[in-house]
Amino acid sequence: MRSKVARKPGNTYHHGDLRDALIKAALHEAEQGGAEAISIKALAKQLGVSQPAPYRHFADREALLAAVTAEAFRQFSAMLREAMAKASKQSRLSHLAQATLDFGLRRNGIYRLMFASRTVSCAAKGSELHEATRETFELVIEALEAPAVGYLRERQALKIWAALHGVVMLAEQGMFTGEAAHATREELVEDFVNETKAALAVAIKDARRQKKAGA
Amino acid sequence: MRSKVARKPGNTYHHGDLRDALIKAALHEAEQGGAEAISIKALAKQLGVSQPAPYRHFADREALLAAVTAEAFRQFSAMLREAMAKASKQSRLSHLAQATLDFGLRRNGIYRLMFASRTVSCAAKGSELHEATRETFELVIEALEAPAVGYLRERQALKIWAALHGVVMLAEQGMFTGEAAHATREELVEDFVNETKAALAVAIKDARRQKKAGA
DNA sequence: GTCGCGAAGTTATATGCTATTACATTAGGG
DNA sequence: CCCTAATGTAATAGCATATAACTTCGCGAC
Repeated sequence: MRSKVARKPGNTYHHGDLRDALIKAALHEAEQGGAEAISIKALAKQLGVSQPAPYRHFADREALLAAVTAEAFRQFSAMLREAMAKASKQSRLSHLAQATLDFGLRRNGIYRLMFASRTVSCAAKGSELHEATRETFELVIEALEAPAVGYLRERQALKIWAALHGVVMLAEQGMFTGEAAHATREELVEDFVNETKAALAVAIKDARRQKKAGA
Repeated sequence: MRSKVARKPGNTYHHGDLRDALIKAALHEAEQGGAEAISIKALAKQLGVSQPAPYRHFADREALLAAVTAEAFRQFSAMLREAMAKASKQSRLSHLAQATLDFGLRRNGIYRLMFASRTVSCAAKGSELHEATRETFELVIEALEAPAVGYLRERQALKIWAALHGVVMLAEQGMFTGEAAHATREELVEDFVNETKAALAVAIKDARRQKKAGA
């Protein structure tokens, strides 16, 4: 019963890449079931190593979860960048928004790991995870495609970001299914996107006017 | 070591109200730590009964979590109603919004149990929990204080509800702390409230105009 | 009143996961 | 070439969920 993932050939004792394999496998487990679905023991068995082997690479389960969450953020950011880069009639913000919704629903277990677990909310200020959330937020600001206008640009980023997370949450609760669904998730997201654009346009216009008056 | 909560006096064998006591104690445990903080064994010890005693009232841990979540929804709804009923210059929607934010942050473990756990998202369509989420949403619609205008009222309710959840989530991630905080949580919430009111006012005006034109 | 049945609680135990300790194997630099 | 650090294993402790078999108590039928 050898491991399915690549092992150093001709060596049954040392795995060769256990740390990485653990993160990848854990991500896969978490995809549907979230953090609860991640079991050190099960992962070890799946990768064909003994139960304590993972502890050579992670101090405890929390440490593994943190690493998995960090990897999840990397994948998420990559996906957002890719979506934003996709040439289309739609705006970058619209692409980012729909991509966020897609990720939040299709990989909801991982999404919860990233945005609704204690792992993240307990992350220290300078920690890897806290930085990851900041970096992702930078992407949102970038997607606005707006010049800095006082604190208003960041504020609009916060608002659209919050709204998107909320839509994912409600969707996961089944608020968009059944006869009582008064809008699709995508419609709501596009609404928020358009409101953000409108608010930004106003803010930019105001800033220009003030500049003119000042000059 | 007797239980802290009321037990039938003069009876050390039968607790008398174990089911309820378990839910209350579990809620207390979940307040900070979320679902993970709920341990059947620990609860039993805390209430002065044997470990298997809780299984007389709940088939398994999941069943306890479901009951706890349902009770959480009752408390949440009660809190929202209370907040909305509070006489003030502010609108009912504003009160509901700030109360939601407050609940989401102060009792975040419970909040996650309600809005970000598998317990709820896996709840069947007609289940107690699914109904609870619907009922809470009815409160949001009520808070809008707007007449039915096609599907737009429900849509606005969905939007403000999503936005509020998103703000709680971002707040929990620490997005409103530090030097990079470009708005307070309360400001953002009030923004969303005002946008909702504005959108509703427009919708109502449009509906009146259409009615006039049709008559 | 008391008999007995069912609800609720107890002890004992099986199973699964986390985590540690002590030991084994391998790779690779000095 | 050897020895050391990295990595893996076996054995085991500790805790949590869950089940089985036995015990206690309240309460309604008679």
